[in-house]
Amino acid sequence: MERVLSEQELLRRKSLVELKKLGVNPYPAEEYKVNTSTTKILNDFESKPEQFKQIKIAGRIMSRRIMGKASFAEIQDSFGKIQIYINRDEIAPSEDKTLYNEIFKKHLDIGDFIGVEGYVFKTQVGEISIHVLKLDVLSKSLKPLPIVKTDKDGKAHDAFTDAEQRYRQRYVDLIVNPKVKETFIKRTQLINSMREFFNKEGYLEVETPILQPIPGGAAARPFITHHNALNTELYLRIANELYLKRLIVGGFEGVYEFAKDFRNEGMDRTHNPEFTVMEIYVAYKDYKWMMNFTEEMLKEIATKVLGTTKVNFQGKVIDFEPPFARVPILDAIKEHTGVDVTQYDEPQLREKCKEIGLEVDETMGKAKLIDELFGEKCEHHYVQPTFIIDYPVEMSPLCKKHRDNPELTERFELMINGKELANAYTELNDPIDQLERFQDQLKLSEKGDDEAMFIDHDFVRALEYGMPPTSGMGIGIDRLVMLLTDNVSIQEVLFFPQMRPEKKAISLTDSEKQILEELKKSNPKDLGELKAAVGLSNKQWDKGMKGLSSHKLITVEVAGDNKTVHLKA
RNA sequence: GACUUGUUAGCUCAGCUGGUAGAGCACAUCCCUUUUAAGGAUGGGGUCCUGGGUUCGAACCCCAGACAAGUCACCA
Repeated sequence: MERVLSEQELLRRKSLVELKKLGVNPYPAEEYKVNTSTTKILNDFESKPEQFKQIKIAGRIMSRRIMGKASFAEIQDSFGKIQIYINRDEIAPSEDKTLYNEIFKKHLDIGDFIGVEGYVFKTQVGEISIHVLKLDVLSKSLKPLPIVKTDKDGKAHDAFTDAEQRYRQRYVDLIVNPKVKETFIKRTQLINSMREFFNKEGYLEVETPILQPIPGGAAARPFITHHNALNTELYLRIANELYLKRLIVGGFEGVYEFAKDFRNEGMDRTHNPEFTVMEIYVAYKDYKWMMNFTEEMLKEIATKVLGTTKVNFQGKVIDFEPPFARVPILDAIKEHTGVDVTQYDEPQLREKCKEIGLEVDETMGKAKLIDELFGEKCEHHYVQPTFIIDYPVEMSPLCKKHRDNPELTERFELMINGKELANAYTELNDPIDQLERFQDQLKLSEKGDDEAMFIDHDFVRALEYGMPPTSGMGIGIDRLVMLLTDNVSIQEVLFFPQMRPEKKAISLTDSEKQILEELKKSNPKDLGELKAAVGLSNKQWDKGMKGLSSHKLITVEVAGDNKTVHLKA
């Protein structure tokens, strides 16, 4: 179906044609060799003006101020914006002023890519600008960009803010909202500095399968897909933990992976169906070592990305300076609810939870009750980075039992701003214990717990060959980026967050279909006859006819009093 | 999945009690050679999210739906 173009889009298409008529290729193929950038000019012009006598730069036109024979415009490259000054008689020195009067003034628009050559100077108002001597069209833009104007105080006017449009058309968001671009640059810097931190230690970055026959390593509903040649179901991974541990069995002493994981669950401000997790496993270490390692890592990342360990987040200051507090989960519960979990058996604990006002039911075991107590009553207290440690064994089927207490495990979760950021274990490497824990999970799942894990027999087999004592840690990259960039929505740190598909092409309404049916029987047809034949109400007829002509399916020919409707092929 | 709010020009938004659809920016034409959220004058631009209903008459009221945001539920 033909697209309806707006007035501005039609004008730009006309300009495109005009440019071609004037011998200008609006989409040239040749390389355009720039020799500087907007930031280089803005940073270095004052101190080394001699370096900017002959510059060549390319970018997108972001604003234009035309004043007779002279004009100002701003062009934007990947670093920022700079003003350019264009004088008619300098870019078109001969009698022929077409380049200025026609090409620049009439047929170039905001959004077009141009290349300019010239020299840098300072205007009377004191703005570093480029005095243009030569101008080339590099790419014509056919859709008008939203115009965001920034005043002297740096305040944006008419900013492009509609979340739906910003996420669906992230390319536009990136062009007009510099803060958005900054967020994504920081995201990459964060990942790079984390990677450097691991590589410096000699750990090996690896890749493990995304398509897995058994979705293991976490409790979550997976996406299911089908492999035709193998005629088997495969799952998009919900975690990569069990594969990384297989590599530790295989003899690597430190492996890590930045992994896209997939979970077929609800979406909200902190959950996207695909998200990024970094998992690392290091042999001969325990969770205490991992806490120190994690602290150091976060300190270094914050320092490299932001230049400080003190992070502003939603008006709070979060300090990544080690050491972080270490609080056993049962102590945390005691502190914030007064409930000493160790004093109660399961039914008593359930009663206690009810007293505090938690919603609990009979299917919830002790582990789940503890989880609930912590999640509802304690979690939000931990704004500054805090390791919550020593979780009950039922909650952690892949984690080694605590060296001092078999009811607990050697596990920590790193809480920041009241949310979990990282999760780590002294890994369970006893194959017999591991199989039993899997079997316990199976029992839970038979009881109807849909969070319970599958048994991965190959993983148990790997453990039977022997896995060295190992500590592993997983950290949510998207959430870390959110913290460091002061964003509360995961969509703000993903280039292309998941959205429902956009509306399909408009389908015809019933009245439009009726009119079309009649018209197909005899085409063309007199308008009055057609109306009588269809037998629609005035309103429906009017709507139907308007709809059809706007879809360009019919035309109405008027000859005096005779109106004839034509069906287009 | 439930609830709340929203959807009007390319963008940001007004639109009263149901009575001819508005502003700023952008766009077009004209004036202007160092301007800057440039300015002045004039002008064009609309599937008021979609479909139904009520009404003499719907952007507005009612019903159903789409999409989004937020809250909750579910879920690390």
